[in-house]
Amino acid sequence: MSLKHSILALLSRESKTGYDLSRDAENSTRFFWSATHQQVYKDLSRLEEEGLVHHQAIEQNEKPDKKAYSITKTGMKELKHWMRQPSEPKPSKDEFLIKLFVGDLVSSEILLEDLLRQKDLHLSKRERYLEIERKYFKDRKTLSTPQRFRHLTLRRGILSETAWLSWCDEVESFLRQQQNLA
Amino acid sequence: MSLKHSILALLSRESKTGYDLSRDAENSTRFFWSATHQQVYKDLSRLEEEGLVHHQAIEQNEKPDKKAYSITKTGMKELKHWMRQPSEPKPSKDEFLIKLFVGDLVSSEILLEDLLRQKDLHLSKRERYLEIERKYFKDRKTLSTPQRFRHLTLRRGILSETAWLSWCDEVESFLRQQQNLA
DNA sequence: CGCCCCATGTAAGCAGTTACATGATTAC
DNA sequence: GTAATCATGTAACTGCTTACATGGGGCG
Repeated sequence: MSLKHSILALLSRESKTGYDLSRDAENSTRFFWSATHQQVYKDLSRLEEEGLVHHQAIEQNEKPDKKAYSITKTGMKELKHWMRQPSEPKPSKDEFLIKLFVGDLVSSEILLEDLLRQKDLHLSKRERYLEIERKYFKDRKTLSTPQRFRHLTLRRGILSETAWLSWCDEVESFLRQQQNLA
Repeated sequence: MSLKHSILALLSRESKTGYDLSRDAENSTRFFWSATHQQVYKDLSRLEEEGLVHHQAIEQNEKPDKKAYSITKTGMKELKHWMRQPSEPKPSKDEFLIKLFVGDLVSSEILLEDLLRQKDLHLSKRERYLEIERKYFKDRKTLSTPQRFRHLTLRRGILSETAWLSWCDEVESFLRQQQNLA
């Protein structure tokens, strides 16, 4: 359900092609929604059937033709209606936590290796987010309201990665301790 | 994929019925894996077909009969094999972040209401986790290795909720500011 | 010569949710 | 009496992933 509303949300700002939307999902908005291009195209078709978006074919030379999708009035109404509904937090699933839950079944070396890989990922994600913050949201006073909203979603990414990193540190020191005992 | 491995992980400690596993998913392990009872029963059947678990029928009077599932040797081998594979972090999806991304489309009152509901949820979750920590993991020195691993998964829950709460505070102060402007 | 970017999709399948179904016992 | 706990499942459906498919242009 929420992928459809993500698309509506992104189209509420400007027209985009399915390709654009897929790239958004891979880059800027990846920390709160993600999607493959296949899913995006599927949902765009369905949204169009439902009259929530419509597209305009754009012919290009030297590049493939494309379809610029925009949100309709009905789509805008639906988006706002959805925004007024209370949000349900989805329980997160994390396979590394399952592994750690029964961590005594394998050697700490293996878990440590896996952990350090993840720590690295979280570190670089946070770095990327902090760079975006420095670049686009440096001076909070001068930001427009829409910009401040977008900044808050970025803040969520930063705080989330920071929390992951503190946790990784706790796990790392425990696993290293285990290694020394063995 | 990971639900099947969650079941194997839980069964690696002790035999459980589908009902038990469903309740685990609702209570103790909810913050890293969740499942409905229907999904659990479905996966148990499949795991049994694949020879990774097997069950023993237990007749009860005054209560419905039940099936006690245990992990097999093959299941144990598969679990350990899975644990040695690098973990892929799943991108999280959060509908409230989508709403906030285009937050200027509705009034701040509505968003604030939604936010405060979520803050409450995170607060009570964290309180519940902290209580468990105080009750079962107070004195770290005396904990067994399996207990320390379980404690680390709980720590993840605590740090995650704490991060959510800091973020909620940031959003709250912004939304209240917006309200005063209007 | 192969790989990445642009741009769109179909088809098959897996994972998970929601609705429906049964039925006895215990607690308020 | 009505709700909760114990205990198991089937059926229909949605959401999402993975594999497959096409095809020109630019870069090294």
